[in-house]
Amino acid sequence: MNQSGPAGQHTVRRHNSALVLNTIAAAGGLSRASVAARTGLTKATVSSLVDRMLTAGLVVDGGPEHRVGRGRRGTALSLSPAGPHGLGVEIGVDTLSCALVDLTGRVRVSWTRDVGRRGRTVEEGLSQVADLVGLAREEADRLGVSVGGVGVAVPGLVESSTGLLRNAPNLGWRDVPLHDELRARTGVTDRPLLVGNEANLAGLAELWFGGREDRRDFVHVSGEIGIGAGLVVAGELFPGVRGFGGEIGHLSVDPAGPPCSCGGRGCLERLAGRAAVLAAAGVPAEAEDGTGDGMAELLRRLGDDDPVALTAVTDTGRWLGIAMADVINLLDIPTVVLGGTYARLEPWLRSPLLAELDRRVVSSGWAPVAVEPSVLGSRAAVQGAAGWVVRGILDDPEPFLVGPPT
Amino acid sequence: MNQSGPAGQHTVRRHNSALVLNTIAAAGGLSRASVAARTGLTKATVSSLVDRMLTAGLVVDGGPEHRVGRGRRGTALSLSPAGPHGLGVEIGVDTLSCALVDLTGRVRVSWTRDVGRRGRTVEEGLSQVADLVGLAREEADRLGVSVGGVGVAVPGLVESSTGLLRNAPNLGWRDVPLHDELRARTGVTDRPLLVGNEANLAGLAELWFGGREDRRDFVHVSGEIGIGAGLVVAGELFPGVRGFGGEIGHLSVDPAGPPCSCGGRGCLERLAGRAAVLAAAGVPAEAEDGTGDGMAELLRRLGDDDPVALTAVTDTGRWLGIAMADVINLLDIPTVVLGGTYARLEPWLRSPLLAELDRRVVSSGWAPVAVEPSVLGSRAAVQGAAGWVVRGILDDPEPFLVGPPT
DNA sequence: GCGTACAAATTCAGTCATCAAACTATTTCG
DNA sequence: CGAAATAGTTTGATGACTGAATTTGTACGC
Repeated sequence: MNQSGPAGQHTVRRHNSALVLNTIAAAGGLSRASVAARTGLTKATVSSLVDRMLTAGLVVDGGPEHRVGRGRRGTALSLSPAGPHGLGVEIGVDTLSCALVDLTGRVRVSWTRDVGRRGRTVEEGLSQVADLVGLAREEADRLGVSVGGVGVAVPGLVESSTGLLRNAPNLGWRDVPLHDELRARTGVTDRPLLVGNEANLAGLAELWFGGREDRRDFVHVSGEIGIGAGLVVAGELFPGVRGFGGEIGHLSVDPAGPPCSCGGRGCLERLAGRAAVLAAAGVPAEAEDGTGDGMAELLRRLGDDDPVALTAVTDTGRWLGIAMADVINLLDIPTVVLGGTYARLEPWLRSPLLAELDRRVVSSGWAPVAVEPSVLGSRAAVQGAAGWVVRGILDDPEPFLVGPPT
Repeated sequence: MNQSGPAGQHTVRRHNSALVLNTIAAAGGLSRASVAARTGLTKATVSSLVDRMLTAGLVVDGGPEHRVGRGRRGTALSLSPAGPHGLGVEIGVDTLSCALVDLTGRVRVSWTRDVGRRGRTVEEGLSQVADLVGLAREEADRLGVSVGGVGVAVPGLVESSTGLLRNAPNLGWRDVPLHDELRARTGVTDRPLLVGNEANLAGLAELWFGGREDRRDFVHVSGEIGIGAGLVVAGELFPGVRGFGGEIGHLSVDPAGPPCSCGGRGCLERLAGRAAVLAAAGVPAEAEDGTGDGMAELLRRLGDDDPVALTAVTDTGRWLGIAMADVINLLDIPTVVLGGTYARLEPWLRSPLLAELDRRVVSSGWAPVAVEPSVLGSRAAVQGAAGWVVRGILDDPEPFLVGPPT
């Protein structure tokens, strides 16, 4: 109850608007009456709130509900696919991706642009992103939908309060004021522009679009070039104090292990990162420009039961297990979702990982841990970025409901 | 914004009552006008809210404010020392402690009872606790104050949703329904009865009573017989999904290290726990009944610059550093507070700990980490338990404000 | 085929907490 | 001693929810 400002009737409205909209989002095709029953609000109140959402175009009237039994049929309400869209952008190491997502979470358009080699300058990168956002907005115009905000995913540490990118080793960027720069360059000033860590957003994508409405607590591990994680607790991301949470890449799993570029020793990334796994499996190094696909080669060898590859991946599972056991002991999160590269390796990682977890997690005796592969592919982070914007609208629709008080 | 029930005027009242009360709590001796200015509410609203708190006895009118300059003087409002008290209980390994704390956080009465040897049965323990609560309530009657609730601290894993003690290795208790048992045995049925982990509550005590109003994010490490932690983020405890958060005792700091009773290897507790430190320092083992004071002996040797003791404590600092680096990388919490036993060792632990942190924390370059000793002594957990109740009252005073609407 | 039971949705008066502004009370300064 | 400044109270208006009554629409039974 600290520093949260005074409340008034408008606060109540905001809260209830979000409540109603989320209820409709969670179960599409509800009638006003069912919404009232589920939320605990009166039918009268729900009607009043829904009316404003209809006129604002957030919700559509889907005609009479299909229901058996007698009595008048309700009108099925659902989120409007023509409502404001979320625009997600992902700044990858050698690609830029982009997606337009509607309120229901469906990806309307998405595209990826190869921007070539690593090591491009900050200036180049920023203007490329701005161009892409411009194109996406034109596309939105063509589709006749508005852009409700922009979410940007970056492979680096982003200070949540300022939108400052502190450090992105794989991009070679440091201390870039991403939020402010992109606001200026894209001209998006009247809608939210959110900047976040790629791994965190991938975790959120898994929560929102991964079809796991039941699981609201998990660690999503995304192994791309680095290793990151999204900590999802009670259906929300745990971002850490300043937004640097979930940096599991440099958890120390073997204090006496090989030195890591971060200065520590035996970091998870050094032992179980993509490069380490490929090297241990004897797969030739990938080209610097990302052309060689070592992962495909590794999967092929695993399929052939190559003993060196199998050992390498088993070891990886063990290292991951040690790190995840720490996470679970510390945060008490019972489920591990393997995303990114690890999703494809899940069949081989699963068993050594679980063995390590069973051994090390204090609560495993009465609260078994689960390991699952992610269902989203490489687009998880973009989707998460776009979904972030959409989520923002659902969680506070009031700015869009400019309609008359009554 | 999920599952949070409908809001109405009463919600607004609740919120604003808490806001006003917390404002008064944060800076005692405020006038209604200053409260209005700080909260953003109108003077009229504040007056209305404060009136009810005065009649309920949560707040007292301290007479005219002492202020220079012209204009009428306000009346100084502060939390009432005669208002409802929080009753805290700590179930220790061989002691039971108890404290009555008023709304301002002052400990009115506190006492500790030696209940002898380890290994007493659950039945004995529960009835001892019930007795103690009974005595404390009599004492409260004698003081003429009411008990607003009971908080219980236990050295074990407590499931927050049910108040079930899953496992307390040092007590030898497993699966004890503490909340339900204590409700039945103490007859406290109309007020909250909260059960929580000792280390978590010690962390909260540090937050509320440690005089660190500025620091609202830290990890409080309490090394008693086991090692636990309280993760405080944004002024709130992060309890984990089911309440088992902060179990750092079995973080793996050396996967190839000595086997631990938990089944893992190289756990922090095994390497840096009280027993391990004393053994490494060459201090004779403490008696099973806790009579020998190995820690005093260790401090003596450290004072004499005993090289074996110094090495042992330096190593401990390193192990702690490895574990804390993991915590910081994962949760992005910039401050480590050393509590319990470690507080006394802080002068010797500090430097190796910081060195390890600087090396391993990804964000240490631009966001330096801090290490501080706890200011609370061994009573931290009891105070936290009692403070938990008090905090509950401040954060939702409405149940106490039964007064008329106007 | 028609009336009745039933459910959805709307309407309208009532309640309640906040706000804004006017008003009273108290203190200082010139 | 009066003007200015600050604290606190009173009063009427606003807005959002509730609850009950009303209207609208659908299905079942006779």
